[in-house]
Amino acid sequence: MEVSEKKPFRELCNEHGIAVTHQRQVLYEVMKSMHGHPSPEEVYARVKKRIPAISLATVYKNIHLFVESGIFREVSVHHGSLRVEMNHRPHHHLVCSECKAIRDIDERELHLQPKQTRLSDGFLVERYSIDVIGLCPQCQAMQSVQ
Amino acid sequence: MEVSEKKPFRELCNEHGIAVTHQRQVLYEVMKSMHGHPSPEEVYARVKKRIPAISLATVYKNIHLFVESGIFREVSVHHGSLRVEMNHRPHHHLVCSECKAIRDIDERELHLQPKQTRLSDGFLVERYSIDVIGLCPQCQAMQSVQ
DNA sequence: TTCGCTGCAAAGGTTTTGCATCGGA
DNA sequence: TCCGATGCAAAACCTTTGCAGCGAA
Repeated sequence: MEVSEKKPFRELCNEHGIAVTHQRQVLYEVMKSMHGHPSPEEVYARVKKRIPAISLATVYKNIHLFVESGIFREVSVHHGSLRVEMNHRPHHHLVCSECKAIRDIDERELHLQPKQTRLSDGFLVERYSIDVIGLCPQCQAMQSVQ
Repeated sequence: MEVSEKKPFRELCNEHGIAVTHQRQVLYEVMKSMHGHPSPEEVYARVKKRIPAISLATVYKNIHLFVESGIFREVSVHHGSLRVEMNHRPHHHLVCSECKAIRDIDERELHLQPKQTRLSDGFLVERYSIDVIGLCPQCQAMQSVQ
């Protein structure tokens, strides 16, 4: 499940049909060296130390490119605007990786029922929120057509 | 696990120490009648039909109030800005409901390993993304102090 | 040489805030 | 009456876009 193995950046770019630019290379290296869940601004601040003239727009464009290529991943598929949950029953979400549509799935239908309430590091569990990410039937049909 | 039972709105407000205003009441009723995962703009459009003079700011303020009170819930705890995942190993997230801190937890440590790849409605599973929502040790300590 | 990439600045979308006024308790 | 709630407008973010010039292939 490793997303990017130790592969030269040039090779990664060839695979995805993108040009190897200096900005892109440094951005990639800086990102690989970071930990946690940085925001584009945080990545930008780090890259600026090595390329002071780089623009935030370039950072955004390339982060998107990396995410689309599967080189990096977003922490959440729901990072857009605020959405309110109208289904008050215990359920989780089926999120289509293509069209981003969200469908609810009943908790029992997932055949997953976690029991722990306290993890080893002391974290006190209130609830689990599960996103099942994949392809909805419509997008599967689209893919087989193309 | 029902978040809001059939309880008069006035009672709900008393419990949470908030005033019962006309706007708030209509907003609540309109939201309860909606399905899916509406955005504040969508809620605003609906409420405007009954209170044409209502402002979007009021809708935002009250949605937040409802979410903080537990009357409604957000679809995702990560609705803010884009975050990039730096941990390339299979893992999930511990998200503190107080301070919003995100910590990674190894997939195996969760003792959950779903096996299905296709659900009954045809949805093709690519991966599971699990947020374990609860209180981190620091916030638990904070709560017991206050 | 060509087409994609970059930097800049401006625009766009979403959400928050300050403030005067209004209204529920 | 009083303090919280509202509406408005402006500001504050975060992100995207248009475009002229630059640079990788």
